[in-house]
Amino acid sequence: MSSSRTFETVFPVRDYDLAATLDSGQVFRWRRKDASWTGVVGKHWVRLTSAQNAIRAQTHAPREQWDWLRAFLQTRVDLAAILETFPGDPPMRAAVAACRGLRLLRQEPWECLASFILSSTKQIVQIRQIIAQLCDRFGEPVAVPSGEPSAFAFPPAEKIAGLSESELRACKAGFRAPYLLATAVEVASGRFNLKALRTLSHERARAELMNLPGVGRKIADCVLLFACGFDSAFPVDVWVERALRRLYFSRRRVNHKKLRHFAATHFGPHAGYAQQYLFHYMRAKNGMAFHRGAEK
DNA sequence: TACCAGGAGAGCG
DNA sequence: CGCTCTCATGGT
Repeated sequence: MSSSRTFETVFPVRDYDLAATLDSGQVFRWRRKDASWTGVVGKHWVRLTSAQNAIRAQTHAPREQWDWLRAFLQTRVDLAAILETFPGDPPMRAAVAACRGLRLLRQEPWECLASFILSSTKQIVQIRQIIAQLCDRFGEPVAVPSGEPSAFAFPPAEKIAGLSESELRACKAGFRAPYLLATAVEVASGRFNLKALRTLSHERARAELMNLPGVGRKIADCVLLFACGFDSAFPVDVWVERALRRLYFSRRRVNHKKLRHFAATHFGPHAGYAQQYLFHYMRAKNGMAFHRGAEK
């Protein structure tokens, strides 16, 4: 049962754009309510509010320690130091200037993997809808303060492994349903060890992930970057490919492979952060272009 | 209405 | 390899 009581803490932060970070296509379950964002981390309902050089966090159950949330938000990451490592070329500078404070979160690996299997050839709005249905139908309910809409944990691999393909298709997963199901079986059975990925090299971990059904290079790099802490991972999707071609290779023919090589060598040790800035920059610019009716 | 979306896998030469 | 096609579904 729920009461209106909440428990809160404050994380001191600098250069942290909470809204941009939670709405940048790396997580899909956060919703804005007034000036706050509500979501579920693990088994806990969370409300986050941006303040002056701080993030205020509220949960429903009393918490003695907040390491789990600090880890998710990555509040102790020195963003300024990371931005220093970016190349100083004009496109990169423009991308950073467009959204200083954009961060990378540290997600739970299974939720990240499952989410991005469901992401392929979908718009972010639709990815949110599919994942919301999946959690509403098959996730365990989590305690929420009274007056708040009910919330559900992300269904674990063991749960999804026991579902039928049609149950997943009912969530509008489409042709991704059999991929998610088969991958859930691999993870739930223990044949695939998600937790061990971070002990491997980037290349080895990526190769392992790409053995899973429905997981190619792009989704593998998303999991490595968003969940496993490989800052060098550089997911190349249609937006990032478009960004690289327009910003760095305008009017030059480059194939996909050459583009990936450029991505792997040009952006430094925190290339994944650079990628997220380019992705956000491109999406924002395209949005404005759409309203002007220009751009292709 | 037509096109496209944070792709992957299979088939082909 | 590298290219093309298909897959399911809804937003714009």
